[in-house]
Amino acid sequence: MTETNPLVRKLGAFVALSDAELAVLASLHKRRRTFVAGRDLVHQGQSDQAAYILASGWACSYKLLEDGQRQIVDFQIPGDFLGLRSVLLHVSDHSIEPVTDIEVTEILVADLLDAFAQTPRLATAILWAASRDEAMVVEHLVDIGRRNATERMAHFLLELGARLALVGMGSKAGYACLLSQYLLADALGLSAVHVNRVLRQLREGGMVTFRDGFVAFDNYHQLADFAQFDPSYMDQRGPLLR
Amino acid sequence: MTETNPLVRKLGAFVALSDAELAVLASLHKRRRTFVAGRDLVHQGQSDQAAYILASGWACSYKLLEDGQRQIVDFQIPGDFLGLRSVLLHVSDHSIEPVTDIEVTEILVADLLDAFAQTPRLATAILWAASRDEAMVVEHLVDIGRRNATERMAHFLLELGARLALVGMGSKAGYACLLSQYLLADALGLSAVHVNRVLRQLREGGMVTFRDGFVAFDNYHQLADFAQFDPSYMDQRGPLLR
DNA sequence: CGTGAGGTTGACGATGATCAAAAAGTGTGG
DNA sequence: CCACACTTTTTGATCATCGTCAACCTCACG
Repeated sequence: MTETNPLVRKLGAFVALSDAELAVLASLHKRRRTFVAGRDLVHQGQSDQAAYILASGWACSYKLLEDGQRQIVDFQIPGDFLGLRSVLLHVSDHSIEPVTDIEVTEILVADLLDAFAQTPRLATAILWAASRDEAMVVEHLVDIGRRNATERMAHFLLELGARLALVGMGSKAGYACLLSQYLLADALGLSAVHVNRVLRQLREGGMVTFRDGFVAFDNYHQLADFAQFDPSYMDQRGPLLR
Repeated sequence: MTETNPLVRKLGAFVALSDAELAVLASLHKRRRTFVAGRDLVHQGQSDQAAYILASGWACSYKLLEDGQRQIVDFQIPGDFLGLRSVLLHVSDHSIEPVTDIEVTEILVADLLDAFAQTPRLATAILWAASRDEAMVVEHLVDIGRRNATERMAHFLLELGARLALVGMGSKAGYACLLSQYLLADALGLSAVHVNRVLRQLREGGMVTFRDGFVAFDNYHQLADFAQFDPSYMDQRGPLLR
């Protein structure tokens, strides 16, 4: 029942789960494991692996094209699932790489599905969490499809800040961020060179400064306005539990 | 237990659901409703509406930016959910527009959640379906982020064809497709003018002809090769049911 | 026959990629 | 502490892709 369990904290903060349900949730966590930065946890095409909950550190999920380009789909921060979709679909459609050294707890799918049978509200909570993740990917899609490079970067930095703020790792002042410009480029569908130029623009525009592993919002309101940032899609009301 | 119910058909084809579970699933379908092309079913920001299963016709889900641009996130074809994420998250992060006149059956969330309690395997099946949808969005994201306009169009036409083939509405020869070039543009993050040019290229390259409401694959293998199309992400094995 | 929606094509320009090179940090071993 | 290799950031120059503007065509429909 430890509050230090990031999944329990995440779901528990937004879903009224009973003690019994929390106990089931906590019991899902098996082995604690660590992975070093840069070494994939999950490979595209791999099957039958476990899912994880990220306890500390950052990871990213991405897809590689045959010609070697890659697209980062999403970054995961503490409390997020890693590879849930992979296990549900039997085979992973993407790879997952730790951006920093990470700690995770393993979750066995069999246990998860058993837990659904015991506590259906938990199934709803997980479905809700998956929907939130999907909403994030959708917003990322809009970002890449319809915003220019500068707006895209601005929007991305704001979104990441909002997500980090939810787990106490950021504020409207800024946040620690160890992503390289190459990672940003792969996430935003840009070249690393252009990422650098765009960051300079935003810095010189007095909106946000990304430097030395820290994102500092110099003018949060102006930035949010510029990026047309509307955080309602990450709305934090819990699922429709009855 | 009519097989004409598209959701039952879709889930039933990949999940071993018992008669009792199928009955619960069928009982979810409430009113049958129709909507005319072009008039939104769901508006971005709207809350507390129902979810639907698409019975006939095509729809699309999209997001509007403040400056009037729009990004189509996905097209829905018969058997697909409409607005499931919207109800789980309380408030819709996107709009849904019928591309053609459509028929849907309404599903009340309360019923859906009750059904989870009765038949947890159903919850797993729905979670699996949601994961498949998410995998589709992810592939779309990669499409827009890392493929050029021509590859993007090629990939999109192939993916749509594969999805339609699953519900008996297409083959490797081609499929009926009533999407306008404007819709394609909004889906692929291109301008309508460029969509036209790209379609010409693909036609003159002898790979695919989109004309008069029909997509004809002139050389399926060459097209799939050109687009680096790997359909494994829409893999059709069912969820991990126990 | 007129109107409007969708499709087609050309000319031009802007956004962002690519190529190239240098500067600044980071970690390693001597 | 320094030399080094290596990664990451920074900047400039050039080029290609794709958007914008504009015009015209076709077709369906009233």
